[in-house]
Amino acid sequence: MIDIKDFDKNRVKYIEAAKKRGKKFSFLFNEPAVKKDTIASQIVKTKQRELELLQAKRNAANKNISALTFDERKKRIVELKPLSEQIKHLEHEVKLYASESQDVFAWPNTPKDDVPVGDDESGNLTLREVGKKKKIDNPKDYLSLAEPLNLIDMKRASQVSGSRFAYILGPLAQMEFALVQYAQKTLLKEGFTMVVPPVMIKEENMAAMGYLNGGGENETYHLTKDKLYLVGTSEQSIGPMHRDEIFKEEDLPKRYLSFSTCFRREAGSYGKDTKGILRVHQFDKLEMFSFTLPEKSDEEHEFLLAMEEKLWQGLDIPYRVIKLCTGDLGWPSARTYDIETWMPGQNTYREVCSASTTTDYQSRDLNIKVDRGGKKELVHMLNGTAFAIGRTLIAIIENNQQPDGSIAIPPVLQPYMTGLKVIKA
RNA sequence: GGAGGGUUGGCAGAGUGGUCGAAUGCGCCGCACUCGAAAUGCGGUAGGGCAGAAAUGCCCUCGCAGGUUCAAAUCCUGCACCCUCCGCCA
Repeated sequence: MIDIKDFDKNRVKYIEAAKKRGKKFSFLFNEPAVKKDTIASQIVKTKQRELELLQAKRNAANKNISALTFDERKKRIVELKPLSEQIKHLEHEVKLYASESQDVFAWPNTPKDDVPVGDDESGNLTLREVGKKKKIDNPKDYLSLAEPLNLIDMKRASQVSGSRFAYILGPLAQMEFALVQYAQKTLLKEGFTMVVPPVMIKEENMAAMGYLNGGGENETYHLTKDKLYLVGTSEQSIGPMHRDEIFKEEDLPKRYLSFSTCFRREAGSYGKDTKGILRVHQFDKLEMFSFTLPEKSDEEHEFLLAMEEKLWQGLDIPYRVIKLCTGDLGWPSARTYDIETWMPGQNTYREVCSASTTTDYQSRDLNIKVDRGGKKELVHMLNGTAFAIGRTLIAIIENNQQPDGSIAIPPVLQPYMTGLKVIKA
């Protein structure tokens, strides 16, 4: 969440920042809501002060009560009764008004100043295009290539699980674990710790990560019987891992490379990308996650992006780097870079990676701090995709397709493919 | 699924109605001793809010929420979480 104290002082700043996120968030800053909150917070302040004075009075009168004689004590108790009732009354009032003003604090993170302003993805900025597109005559899309080779089976998956599920088979399934090996080889020397996290997390943690706001709840699988959420990305499991902890300064940056299955309802995307494995309810993903000093988070953000680019360059697949505009940012994100790879079979770029800084938005809720010579400060938290396996496989298939319909395996993956260099019928 | 135990400061752990925001130990910080370190001794050391330039002062917080009381870590009610044993289980 945002800093409520700071919000209270700089309402205008926050409202302007929220407005930058575009029309779809206008419910945040509509006048009545803001006005109601402002008034409530002022009342709370006044009453709180009043309450504290009364409490001080009561505490003082109670301080030496046990030293009094029986009669004195009796007298004192009678005197204190009305004061005590007054206090109780005020406490209730403060709570009432406080709950009113809290309503507004499901507020998104404030975008960084360098993030371009825009209503939706049309405002996104292409920073650079990297890599050379291979010349492919009559390129096919990945599904037309994969199904004849029996690498992806959508039909049986839909019989078993319904739409938006897939069986990934044979060499393509092997390639998933080749990617895991390749990512480890590239990233572990950069100080990442490999982790396989829980994929079911408690409600409080899903909330703290900021994914239940702004329609996020609708996108998650919620196991209400057990009060657990299935993660949509392992970021949601890695952040809370250090909940209520205080890092030593020298322990930062703390970097994790996490492998997990991810679950998404895709509730808002009916009819979109319905074929194949591009958009499915379940996929595996390798995710990078960093805890950093506040002043180092921008640097770390560039680092995560650099790691993503390194991985794609190693696969020799052309991509472009996108800086998302304010309207396209996720709820907890202050800045996001996407990587989109070239998909020759679809004659377009598709998103395969995303790297975000959430600054102190998540760490505030999770209470994750760093000890700076006695002073404790909230850490910054960042996340970035290493490989979203499904989409990575798509990119590899389409970019490495051969005229005969076979698929060349990228050299960096070959060591992990039981001797295979090409996938063919 | 059945039975039981627990939740107190960075950690361990005392505390069953008032002088308890909380003994003691460990850890950490400072000082002394030392060439230096260890050991030892002395002192300090929870978080948040409000006021203040600061010193400091006041308020809140002993899992959470309600209740009893002049007064709650302590009594009552509900909830959450953690753990142990039995059963089942990759």
